[in-house]
Amino acid sequence: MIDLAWPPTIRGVPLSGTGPVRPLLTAAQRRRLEAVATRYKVKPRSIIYRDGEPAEHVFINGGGVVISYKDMANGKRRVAGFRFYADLFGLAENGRYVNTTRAVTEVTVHRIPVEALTSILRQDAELEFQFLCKMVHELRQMQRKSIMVARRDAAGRLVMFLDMLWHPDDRDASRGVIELPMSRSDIAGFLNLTLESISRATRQLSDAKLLSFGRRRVRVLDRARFEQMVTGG
Amino acid sequence: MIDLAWPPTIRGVPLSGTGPVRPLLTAAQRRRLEAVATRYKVKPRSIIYRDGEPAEHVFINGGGVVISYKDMANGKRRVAGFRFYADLFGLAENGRYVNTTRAVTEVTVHRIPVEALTSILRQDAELEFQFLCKMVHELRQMQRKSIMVARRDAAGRLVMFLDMLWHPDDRDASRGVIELPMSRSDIAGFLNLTLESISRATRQLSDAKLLSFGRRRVRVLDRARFEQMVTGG
DNA sequence: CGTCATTTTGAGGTATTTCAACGAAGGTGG
DNA sequence: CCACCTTCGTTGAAATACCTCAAAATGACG
Repeated sequence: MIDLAWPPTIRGVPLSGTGPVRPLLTAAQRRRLEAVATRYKVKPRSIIYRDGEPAEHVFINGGGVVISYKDMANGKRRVAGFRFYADLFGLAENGRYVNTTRAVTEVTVHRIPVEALTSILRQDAELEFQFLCKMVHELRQMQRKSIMVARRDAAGRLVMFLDMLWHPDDRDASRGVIELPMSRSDIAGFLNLTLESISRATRQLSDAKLLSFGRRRVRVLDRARFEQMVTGG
Repeated sequence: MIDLAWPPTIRGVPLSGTGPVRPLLTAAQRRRLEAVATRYKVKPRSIIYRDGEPAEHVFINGGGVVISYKDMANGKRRVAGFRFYADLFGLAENGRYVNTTRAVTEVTVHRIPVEALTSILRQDAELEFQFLCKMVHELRQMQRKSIMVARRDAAGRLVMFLDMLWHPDDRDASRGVIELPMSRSDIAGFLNLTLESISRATRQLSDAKLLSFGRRRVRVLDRARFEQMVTGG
């Protein structure tokens, strides 16, 4: 089922961040989208599309984690971001994808031809409004990333990243456990740090008894100091 | 006159970056916006709104340069960005402005109550589409900033910044002259560098005979190497 | 022409990056 | 089920680049 929900903390109309809550699509809108969408599963590690390819489709993440990145000329990999459930991806510039996207976990994607989508959007102001909300959400995410990468200390960046992954829903239920589906290299690429710096930062945070790192998950040991470190920078 | 034009390089529908060009608002849309908008001039250095204030209006830059920033607890100033002609600003989170905006030059602004705007948007899918385009444009700008700030060398960041300010229209007409309405401190804040680093970077680029810096303008001396330095990072 | 803000320049400190090597984990095939 | 191999992650030491602190010089403005 196609969904375009977004985190409750930023629910509301796109411009002000307040107003009527419109979390989901109506049945009619969903029908219309699903009529033109192809739904399929993607195995972990497989590429969904590559940068430079003609952007003929837009994708909606129907479950799982997707990484969006681009390999630079100097061999480094710049990670643009991660796409989670209900996230939109596949926006292009000059008709071509700017990034490569790869499934981190198993992913369910809805693939929609851009032609069909834009035609639907022009007919349905309400649905268009959902996309506007999505864009504003994306914009805020990017601003957050800007702030994150602006920090000088590796540990600070890592902590902000973990906080970003700490979905509000899980915050209480999981009692301080954050899932980390992506590799350290992926995190490093996203935070604009080296793999080594990430490793040293994790050690530093472990030694400080702030977090305890597992292979693919993190446990927050000292929530107060954690929160403080997230903001304090 | 209220306008929502955006640079020709990214004209087109928001999702793909191709398709019919819709650069301006129709007369009817402009009328409707102007009916609820207040137009006024702002003197250089004056604050348009402060962070934390209730976000009751959205602004459209009708001419001039606006800086959007936030003073942090540690005394540093984080510059979110600069708003130029036809740019939208005043987006909020939780009903409050996240940044402070100040006029760098004399600025003409259109102030629109969010309530009125959202109500208009819901009735006019075409106008809403313009806003969607704007948001996608903003998103790309943010991505560009991410790439800029991700570079390790101060000179590289500065060069990318200058390239960003080098509006395509002027590119040939001005024969390599880039206007710099903002101060070095503002640039430093935007690029996440210190004022001193900016100064040293300008010197380095001058010595390399790549650029020649004036008080409030820059001349590109070696366009080939300049372009190379913009991309090559 | 004097005052204030902005910008430049210098020297030293500190963080990440680099380069190199080791250790651990996961997947594949026999 | 184990061995092998590839990928991923850890650790160490030196280099690089920006930051910090301090002071002088330049430019704007009344």
